[in-house]
Amino acid sequence: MRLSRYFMPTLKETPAEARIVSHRLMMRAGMIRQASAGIYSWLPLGFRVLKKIEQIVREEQDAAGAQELLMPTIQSADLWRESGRYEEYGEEMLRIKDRHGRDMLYGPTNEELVTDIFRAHVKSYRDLPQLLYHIQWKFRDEVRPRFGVMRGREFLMKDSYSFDFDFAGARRSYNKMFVAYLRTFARMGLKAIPMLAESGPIGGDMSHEFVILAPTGETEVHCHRDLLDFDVLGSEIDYDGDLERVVGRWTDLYAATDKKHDPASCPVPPDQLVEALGIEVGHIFYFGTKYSKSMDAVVAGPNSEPVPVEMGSYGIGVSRLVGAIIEASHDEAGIIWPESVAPFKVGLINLKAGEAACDRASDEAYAKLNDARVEVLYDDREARAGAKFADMDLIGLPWQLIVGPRGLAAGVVELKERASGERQELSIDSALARLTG
RNA sequence: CGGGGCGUAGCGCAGCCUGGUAGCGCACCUGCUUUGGGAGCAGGAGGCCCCCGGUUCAAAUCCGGGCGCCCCGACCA
Repeated sequence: MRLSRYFMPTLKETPAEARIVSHRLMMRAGMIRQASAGIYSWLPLGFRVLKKIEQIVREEQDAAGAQELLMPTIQSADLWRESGRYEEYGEEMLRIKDRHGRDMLYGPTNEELVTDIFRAHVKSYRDLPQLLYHIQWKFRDEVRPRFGVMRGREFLMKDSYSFDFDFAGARRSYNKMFVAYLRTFARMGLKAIPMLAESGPIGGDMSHEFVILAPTGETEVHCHRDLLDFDVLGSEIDYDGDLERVVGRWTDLYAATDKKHDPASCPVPPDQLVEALGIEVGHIFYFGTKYSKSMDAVVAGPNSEPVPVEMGSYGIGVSRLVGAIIEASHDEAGIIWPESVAPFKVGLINLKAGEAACDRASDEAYAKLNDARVEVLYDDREARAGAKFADMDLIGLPWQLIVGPRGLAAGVVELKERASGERQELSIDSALARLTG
């Protein structure tokens, strides 16, 4: 993509309303534009990141055996009356009427809808387990939206729903999501710590919040330091095998948010305790037969007896992750994208657009990167070097390939790694080899 | 939902108290000079001053009512 033609309205000054760093940087980088309180348009650069994150979530869900479907944003109130939540949910639910005066709502979540789908089609225990998910926009009419996309009213969320015949099956489903979540966040370059969360009316240990560590996070996190070193990407996961060991490795070590942490009874010796700040980006939850009973989602067991299915739901805040990743990865100059979610891998800077040698070398590098299917944003604008460097640092692409008259005279270009700031002078060919290899 | 603040050019703001030609910086357009870390000079374009009503010869400014947005707290992916 040529920057001269790309819609990327960067700002030198910070809009007044943006208080936290991710919101400020997203506004300045031209990723989003606020439409109303807590509601945002995603401009091309921001949209690319959103899609990258969504795709990682999707791949890991699929790998865990979940199946993607898509449920609507607008739901009928009738289903919610069945579960009893239409009255229960309160002001956070955006309620609307259609032209016939029927009560509708913009879904804040999808348990009712997915349960309705399930009960209509699944009648036998032989068809279990099922693990369904979708990635869809939700709306919760927060009293006070803030922090940009981190706490919007409209937000993109991945939510999965598991259906099992018995508790043991529900636990297997839960474990699948547990591991899939670890992998999902790790692939985005995040340190995600699962924390035992309020388990609701059912009790037990099957509710975890996933908190990623970020210096500007809101939640205080206390955990054993070994949790930070665990690697979940290095080994293949057999989702049909026994996941208890993998899950146990993570849950055996102490991790608690501030609400649950009591320094007096903390089992971790001080020298092994990490105290950090974090942001909640995922939540997995087993809730048993809460909806299957109220909504009559029943399958026939081996003796034809009707059995309400055991369910769980599993959410990831996809749009929140865009902000959360920035909170976890930025510096004074701007965003530092992990390569897996970066809107482009390489920013190609032509330091002197309009000069024949620079244009020729830059155009050629651009063509070669495109041919190699490397995502590249080519700054071919006729702007000053400083402005180009500043914009490129701001939008945080992992690599900058800098082509200028000074280097070309010596037969070299510069390759700068955004994260470390390290620059190397290389021949064009070896720089390209590094980026395409 | 309690408390506070703010709506003036795309963005950041001044002007409002004390009514009288709507301003500054950045961004934008033209030209010249400049050219490896957000250039300089000159010229230019861009405003229902949030909306409605009131007071007044005259309202961005004073008064009343609405709407929007933000911040702090209680609550959430």
